[in-house]
Amino acid sequence: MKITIDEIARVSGVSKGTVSRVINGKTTVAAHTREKVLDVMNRLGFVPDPAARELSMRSKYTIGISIGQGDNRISPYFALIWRALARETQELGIQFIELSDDLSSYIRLPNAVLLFSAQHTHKRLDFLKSQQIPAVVIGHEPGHAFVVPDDHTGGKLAAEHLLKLGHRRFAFLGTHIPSQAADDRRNGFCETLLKAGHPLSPELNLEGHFNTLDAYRAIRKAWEQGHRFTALFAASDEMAMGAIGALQDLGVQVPEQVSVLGFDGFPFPGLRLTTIAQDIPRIAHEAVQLALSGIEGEDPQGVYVPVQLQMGSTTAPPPDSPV
Amino acid sequence: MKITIDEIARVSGVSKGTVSRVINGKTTVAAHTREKVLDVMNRLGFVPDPAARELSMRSKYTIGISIGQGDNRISPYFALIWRALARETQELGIQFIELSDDLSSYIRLPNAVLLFSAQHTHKRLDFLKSQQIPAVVIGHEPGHAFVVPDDHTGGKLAAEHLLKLGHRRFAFLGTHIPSQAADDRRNGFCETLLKAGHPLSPELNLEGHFNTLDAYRAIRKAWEQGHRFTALFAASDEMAMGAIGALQDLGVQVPEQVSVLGFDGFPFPGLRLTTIAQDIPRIAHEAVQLALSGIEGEDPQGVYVPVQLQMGSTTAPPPDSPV
DNA sequence: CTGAAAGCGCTTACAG
DNA sequence: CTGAAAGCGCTTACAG
Repeated sequence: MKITIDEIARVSGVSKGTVSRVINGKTTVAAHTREKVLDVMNRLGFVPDPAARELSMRSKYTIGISIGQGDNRISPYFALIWRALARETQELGIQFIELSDDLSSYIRLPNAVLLFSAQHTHKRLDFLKSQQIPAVVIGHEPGHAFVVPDDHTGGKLAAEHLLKLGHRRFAFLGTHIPSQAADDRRNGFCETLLKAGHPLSPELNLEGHFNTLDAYRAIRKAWEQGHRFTALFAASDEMAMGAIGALQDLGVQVPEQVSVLGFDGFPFPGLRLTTIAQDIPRIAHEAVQLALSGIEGEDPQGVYVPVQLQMGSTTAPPPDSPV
Repeated sequence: MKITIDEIARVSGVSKGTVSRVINGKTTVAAHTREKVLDVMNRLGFVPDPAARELSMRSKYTIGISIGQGDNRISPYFALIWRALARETQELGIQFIELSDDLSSYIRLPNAVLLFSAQHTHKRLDFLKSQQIPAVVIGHEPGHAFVVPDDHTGGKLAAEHLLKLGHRRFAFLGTHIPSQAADDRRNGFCETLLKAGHPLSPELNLEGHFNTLDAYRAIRKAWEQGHRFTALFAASDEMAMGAIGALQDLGVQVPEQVSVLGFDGFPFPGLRLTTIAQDIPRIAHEAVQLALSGIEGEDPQGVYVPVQLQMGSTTAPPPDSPV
């Protein structure tokens, strides 16, 4: 019914230890042996059983993810990170568990815990420190182990892209509520604009609160009040979507009249948004590595994961541009 | 480092077979033995290793989930169902795999496959049938095995709730694009209103396309055109959120002037929406059961999972009500 | 009602 | 470079 490593070993005429070695890409396998085994695996459509791998690779470690009250667990970001973490831990044979209750209510905590950076994260971090359990924050959190997309560079890339297209009048969509992500993305953006001699004017530093609806409202309101710009950088794709909706309703063409650039690079159905893409699998990978380092007693480190410009169809030269 | 079943057995002074029996709630364990073991487990904070359970319970089956092009994989619904399915299959020791490519490109398919009901699902269903692989559709799909929330009853519950509060002028937010979910929810709603003698007027059968932004626009436009209602039923929570935003912007109080009722019952941060809640874990459970039945050669069945009214703070009697 | 033992499908020292 | 064997943590007939 199900193809196992024994079957592959039998058909290939080698031991299952050898098959395991090629599965895991160990270098100590003769090239022709490797090829033969790989060939059989392909032919039979073999997929190693993750549960068995997990059990035998069992690193003895358990990593938990703590979910706070305020965590927006139905946001795309949360969902995508979650799946990436589940995949990553599975590959390493690490047990991944969800801690949805108050941390102090657990009799036994995992060997390390991950948490999303949010308003009330510090209490949990303090508690974990008191229990000597290494913590890794997903988001910028100096003084602790953390992993975060390189937001500042993302803002810079956004500015560079728009400047290069010829834009001179910009708007930004973020939030004034304390938010490292919004702040860093805005700073990277504004600093680059400033250096280029085209600073963001304060009344176009808008608030979309990381949701589509508030973004729609902010853009619509600003435009109706007479503020004009030819390029908008939104600190999330969802805000970019809201902005595009508002511009549509205002009769403004995207990207012909106004360019819109997002941040995240999530697979939104329909529209191909130009955006600064995060590398979610990499973030998950780094988070797990940091957890492992923490378990092994190493000092907490911060990791910035690179972002990159992902071209879509929502940016173009400004309307008055000779380009 | 890690508590295992052996440790529990040792401390409790029984064999690990017995510990396993209490873990799995087998009835063939003496009451005092059970208590003793349970006590030790609690005291030591024991959690059975899922990978080990999976491996030894191994039902020999693999269930795949096929992800279509059009599937909005970052929608909350998708993400929540996904996690529920992963949990469900894990508990049953079933391997759960993701089929993100075209089904025909796999050398070896799982023993059953789940898919979301969508526009272009039929090709995949036909292919699976040709391969004799049982399929289970998440959504209404007569003629195949399917599991779907009881949308029609949900619409009815919504109408009953609003009628009971005293409302007489209603609006509905769905989509005119073919959508079983929207249609059934609307039908249940409208039929109930009609029977009560307060039919939905056609110009208040609005389109929000299951997203916040279009819902906002639809409500705002309808209201600005002079259409009035005191109660709105949105076929998804996301549309309800958009509607509430629009009403806010129009200076209309929710729920004092207009009640808003959603559908889904997802944990949105912030607002406590009155809504018709789906039972996601149950949907996942039924989907897996149907897959198992299919594998065992039983005839495809359709399952309707009950929904229920979940009270929040967005519905109230209408403004002119003496209630 | 309970224990001893085999087995789930893989990985990894250990020898050679 | 490769094989034989032990082991990961659990479940479940099989005896008793």
